[in-house]
Parts: sequence; structure tokens; C-alpha cells
Amino acid sequence: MAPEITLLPASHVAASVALGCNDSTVLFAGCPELIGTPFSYGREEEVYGEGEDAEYVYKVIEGAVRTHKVLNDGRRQITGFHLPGDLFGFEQGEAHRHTAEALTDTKVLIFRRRGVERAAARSAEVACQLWGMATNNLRLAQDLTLLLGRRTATERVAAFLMEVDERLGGSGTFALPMTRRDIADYLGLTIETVSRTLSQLEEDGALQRPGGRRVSLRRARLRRVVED
Amino acid sequence: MAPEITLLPASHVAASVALGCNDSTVLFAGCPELIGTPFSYGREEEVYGEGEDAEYVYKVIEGAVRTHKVLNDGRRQITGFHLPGDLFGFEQGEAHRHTAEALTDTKVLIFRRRGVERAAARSAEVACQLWGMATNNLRLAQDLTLLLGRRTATERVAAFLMEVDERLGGSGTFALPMTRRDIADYLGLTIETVSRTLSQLEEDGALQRPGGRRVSLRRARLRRVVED
DNA sequence: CGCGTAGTTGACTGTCTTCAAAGAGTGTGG
DNA sequence: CCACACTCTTTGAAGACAGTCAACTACGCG
Repeated sequence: MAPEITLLPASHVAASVALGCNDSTVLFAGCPELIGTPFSYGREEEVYGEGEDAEYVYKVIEGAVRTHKVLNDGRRQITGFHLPGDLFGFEQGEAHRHTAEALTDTKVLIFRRRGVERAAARSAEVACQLWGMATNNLRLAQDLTLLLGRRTATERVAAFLMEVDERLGGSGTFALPMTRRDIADYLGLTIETVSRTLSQLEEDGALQRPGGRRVSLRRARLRRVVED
Repeated sequence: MAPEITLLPASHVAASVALGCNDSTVLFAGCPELIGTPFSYGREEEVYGEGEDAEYVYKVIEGAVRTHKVLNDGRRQITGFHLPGDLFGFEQGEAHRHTAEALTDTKVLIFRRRGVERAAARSAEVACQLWGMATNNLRLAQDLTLLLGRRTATERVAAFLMEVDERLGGSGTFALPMTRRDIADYLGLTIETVSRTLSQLEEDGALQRPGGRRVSLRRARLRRVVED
């Protein structure tokens, strides 16, 4: 079952409200030259595949997208979940180095990569926005690196729940928009370990699970689990 | 013992020869406005610490630098090794999110971050260079993510050796410029596991260890170990 | 020469994975 | 509306890979 969730990370909501650009078709607020084309993908549909020519870049309007890499024996690592407001699909080089797929039914804006690059070459403001975006993504990737390299299963799951909560508005109660497999492949664990860890966290009173994918976090306790 | 190694990644050597900028004091080739100040750090000396104000950015001229994060119980994750030609120290936000330390005696150029940002704001070309650099670093971080999330100890060590070889010139024979602890903290393993894995790879004929930190790779066999 | 640090090796432990099976939730068609 | 099929999730038992603890070796330096 695909819970009908609209993923609206607080920061993005705030930013788009402030700048009044969320329904707009531009790449960045106040950047009228880069107009995207609306496009939709169904649940589990591929946006682009690893090795394909990177002709377009994307901005999520609604829904969610994951990007991942796979080894030839099937091991998979998800490198990021992209929520409304997020840009993805940028590459240094001609080909995509990940596969991107829609988690749920998803609306995006598509921009020709060449057009974005030309705009960046002409406008320092655009280029700086793109630089900032890339730097921000780098920070997220490095946080994931620490998580994968040095954290236990319990810490990974707890950190993940807090991250999702924050991006979904920070209410502490929400439905996980992804399957156990997606969570496991993001956290470098197996689905069984994720499941067991969630059960353990519930038993420890760090969260409640009313049913389905819904969770209600006890944030203070979860924070104590991660406690960096 | 710190083997006196000059780390000159092939790609950077090529680039700097082509552009004739390696001994220069500029941030990018053909960008005379951004002049750095030469500076030196001794072995194991800290360049900047996590949480410090990010006032400067750095370009490695000679030697090597590592950036890492630590958890409060001492677990450490190295997120990158920076070799001659590499830039590091860029942040989105006021504070450094890593600690940077010199692996060996290291020469760098220091640039005021504000100056770089102003230059980027004025020049689309500079901003695009910075964007490209950040995108490239993002790619490296995501490769590390896959390594940490889904690869076995043997695969990690083999991939690491091939990466270092490539960045050191690709001859297949070199001395590792970092300690076992650094390797372990980069690969998300313990020093014992790194040591055992190296011994196993040697036993399997995938490499030789003439002594000290020197290794001589059998690249074909190592490639078969990684075999993505 | 002896000390301190770095690296190797061994024995044992523990966390996470693997394999297996049962349970829960969702959608379909009679 | 319920039976059925399907997928997703949970739980259990056993095993494996990497970690921990500890001893020993090699190397570099005063």
C-alpha cells in the first residue's frame, strides 16, 4: 500500500512560502530564465538509469524520488531521498552515475541540463545557487558517510527517523513514505535488521507504531540513542 | 615513520601541467583575482577544527590533508583525503563541519572565504568552477557511501588500494601515505581488520609488501576482488 | 640499545546477516 | 462482502563477518 503522503519538508515549505515559488516552474526563486517542463512519474517508475546520458536535471514538486547505485550482485545503496523543492540529476560528466526512481506518484519539473549550464555560465547568481546546492548535498552525503561508517544499527534507524520527521514537518508523527527495503538500502542494513530495530525502539518506548507505516516518535529518547 | 611521499594524483598533475598553474598561488587556473597565501602545517597538525568559524578555504600544494568527523565516544570517520591540487574547507554555513589535519608536512594556499564568495558572486566563471568542484566532491562522497554501506572488508581495502594507486600516479607500486588507523577510519573498519585483510590479499597474490608501508599491486586480481 | 609507536596475529565475542516461516495489510474478483 | 493472492513486515534460529581484547613483532628515534 502506498500511503497518500505529501512530503513537504519544513524548510522547503518555509522557503517556498517566503519566496512564493513552489508552484512556479522556475529552477530557483527569482530566476525567470530557467523554466522547467512539468512531468509525472508513477510509483516505482524510473526517472533515469545509471549510465544514461545526463540530458536533464529535475526538481521535485510533489512526491518523492530516490537515487541509488547497485552492484552487479544486486547489493543496492540508496544515496538520497529527494523531496519537494529538491533538485537532483546533476552530474560532472556526460552520464548519470545513479539510477533515480519515484517512490510514489511524483510530479517534477524537467530542465535541459545544457540550458542550466548555459544559464550558470552567463549568470553568477545562478552559478552560485547551483554551487550552494551542490555544497549542501555534499554535506548530506558526508553525514551519511559517518552514519554508514561508524554508527550501529540502532543509531542509524533512530537518526533516520529523526531526519524523516524533520523533513516531513517535525511533528513527530508521520507515515514513513518508503518501504523497509528502501530504508535498509539507505542505512546499509537488511530489512530484517531495520524491522527488529524498530521493534526494539518501540519496546524501549522511543516510539509508537499505531499501525501500517505510521510512527509517533519520542524525540527526546531517540535523540539520546543517537547522541553524537 | 613518515615516508617522504609527494602525493600527485595523475589527474591533477595532468591538469596542472596543461594549465601551468601548480606552483602558482591562484585558486583556479586563469583566475588571477584569487591569490592565496602560502602556509605550512606539520605532520598531524590541525588545519581547522569542527565547529570553528569557516573563515578560510584551502588548496593543497604539497603533502596531504584528511578531513574527518568524530562522535563523542571517539569513533571517527574520515570523509576524505586531500592531495595536491585539491581544494577543501568549503562550507554552507558559518562553521566547519569537519576537522582537517595534515597527514604529513603539508604546504597549502589559504584563501579568505569571503573573498572567494565575492569573486563567485561577481564572476560566473569562478562560480561555475566552484560548482564543478563541489559536484565532483559529491560524486566522491557518494562512491564512499556505496563502499561503506554495501561492501565487505576485503572489497573496501582492495578498492582503497586501487584508488590510492590511481591518485598517486597509477604505477601500481607506492607507499601508503597514511597509517592503518587512517585507512580504517576511512573505510569504516578497525585497524586489525585492515591489517588482516592486507595479509590475506598478499597471501592470495593480489599484492606484495616489500616492507614498511610499501605495496605493489596486482591490479588485475584486485579488480576482480572489487568487481562492481 | 632500549623505548615508544605502528603493525601483525590469535582467540574469542557480538552484532548483524542469512535462512525460514508466520503474520499483517491491500487490492481483486467472484 | 468475503475469499484469495500478493506484497510487505515481523519474528525466530543459526551462522558469518568484523570487532574486541591481548600478546607479540617490527620499525624508527633518542
